[in-house]
Amino acid sequence: MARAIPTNPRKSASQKRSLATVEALLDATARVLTREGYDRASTNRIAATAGVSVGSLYQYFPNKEALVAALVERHNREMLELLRDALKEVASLDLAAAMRGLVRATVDAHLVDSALHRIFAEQVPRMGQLAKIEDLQRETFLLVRAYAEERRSEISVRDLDSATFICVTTVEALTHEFIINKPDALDGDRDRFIDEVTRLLVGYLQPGRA
Amino acid sequence: MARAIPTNPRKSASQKRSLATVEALLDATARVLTREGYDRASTNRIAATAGVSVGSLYQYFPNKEALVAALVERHNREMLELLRDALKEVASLDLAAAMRGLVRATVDAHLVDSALHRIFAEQVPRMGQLAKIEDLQRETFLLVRAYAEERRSEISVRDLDSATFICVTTVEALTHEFIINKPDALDGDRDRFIDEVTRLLVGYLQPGRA
DNA sequence: GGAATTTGCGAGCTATGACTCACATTGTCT
DNA sequence: AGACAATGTGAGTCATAGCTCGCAAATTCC
Repeated sequence: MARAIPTNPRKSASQKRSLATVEALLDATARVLTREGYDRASTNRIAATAGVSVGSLYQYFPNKEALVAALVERHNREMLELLRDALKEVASLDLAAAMRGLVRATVDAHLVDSALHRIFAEQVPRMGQLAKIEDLQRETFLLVRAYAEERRSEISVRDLDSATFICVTTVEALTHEFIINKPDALDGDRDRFIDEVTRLLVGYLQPGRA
Repeated sequence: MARAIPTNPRKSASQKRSLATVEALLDATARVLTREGYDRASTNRIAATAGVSVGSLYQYFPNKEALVAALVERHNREMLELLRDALKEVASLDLAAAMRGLVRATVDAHLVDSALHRIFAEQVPRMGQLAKIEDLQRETFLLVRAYAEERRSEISVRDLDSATFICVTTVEALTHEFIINKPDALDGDRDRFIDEVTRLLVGYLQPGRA
């Protein structure tokens, strides 16, 4: 199917109309992905949905991969923004309350466009440019790692890197499952979920303060 | 690319040669998947690698999806076997030691064929028959849920379903990241990883016993 | 107003890969 | 040995989807 070995961007040129075209393409990509799934999401279908021709699509994105990658980037940016805000709001609280706030923010982030998020997780191959799907985790790690440094005195785990890795991976995975595959046990009970995860974290970071 | 709307199996007929053919096809599928990735893994390539003709492939598997699904099933079976064994061996230990044993078993399970496991996680779309990739989680939940029931008195979390969900999801995600994306923090330090995860679990299930 | 440039169009070219089918080989049973 | 079934073969068919290219419309500039 693919003939050329893809390369870098193409026209980043963007005046008035073209910006709208790019937006329309990204929005259409999101819609087609969630409605049809990754492999049914052909560039022709996406262009049609955007009300744009295939030719225009390839004027702004060198190939399908780059198009989807751009959407991934936009989505990750939105999610990270929520986390950054939460980190600020939580700065003055005690550790348990802070953790609670961060877990809540993670849940909110996963609700931004959970259908799209699910497609990224379940169907989009993490290869080439699309490997950046996992950048979300890496960037989250960095943000939280810096935060943990500031809170060093309240955390009784020896190695901050390990502790951050464990917390970030855990909260991400639990939240993902909670939002995407709503477990019967906690169905819809968002606050109970947040409580439980917070207990898990605090019990790990501050053992003995049960 | 696909023309027909796939259906059920085909020939399950299996005498002497044919069993070997099926085995060869599954092995070849695993090798091609790990070496080339999911979308480079064409049925022609797989058949060639197996030393078999495409025609034979389609005698035993109605389509590519079914072939990969069969491989997924085999892999999940192997991993679950390790967990089942560990659950038996751990029956008489105290909860903390038991948790440690289960975490270790999870790590071992992820080492069975981690390259293949990575492909399943990162590249194989969870659709149709391939949705069974996630059966591993579901079956693990059931096994652990039953085990938790027996240990009810040692667990101070109110809702066993939630607790099981949290523990299983957490251990799976952490182990997966540890094996697949070896974090710098814990690089290669398997025992330290197991210690840390065990602390996380015990702190949650038995708060106050730090 | 006209020329140059940017943006948009979409039929069609091409590669690829899933799958078929008419035939060949091997194995089994009496 | 002969016959019938089981198993294996691989060139070829067909549908699809990524991508191009020659042209048209809209914008901008002088």
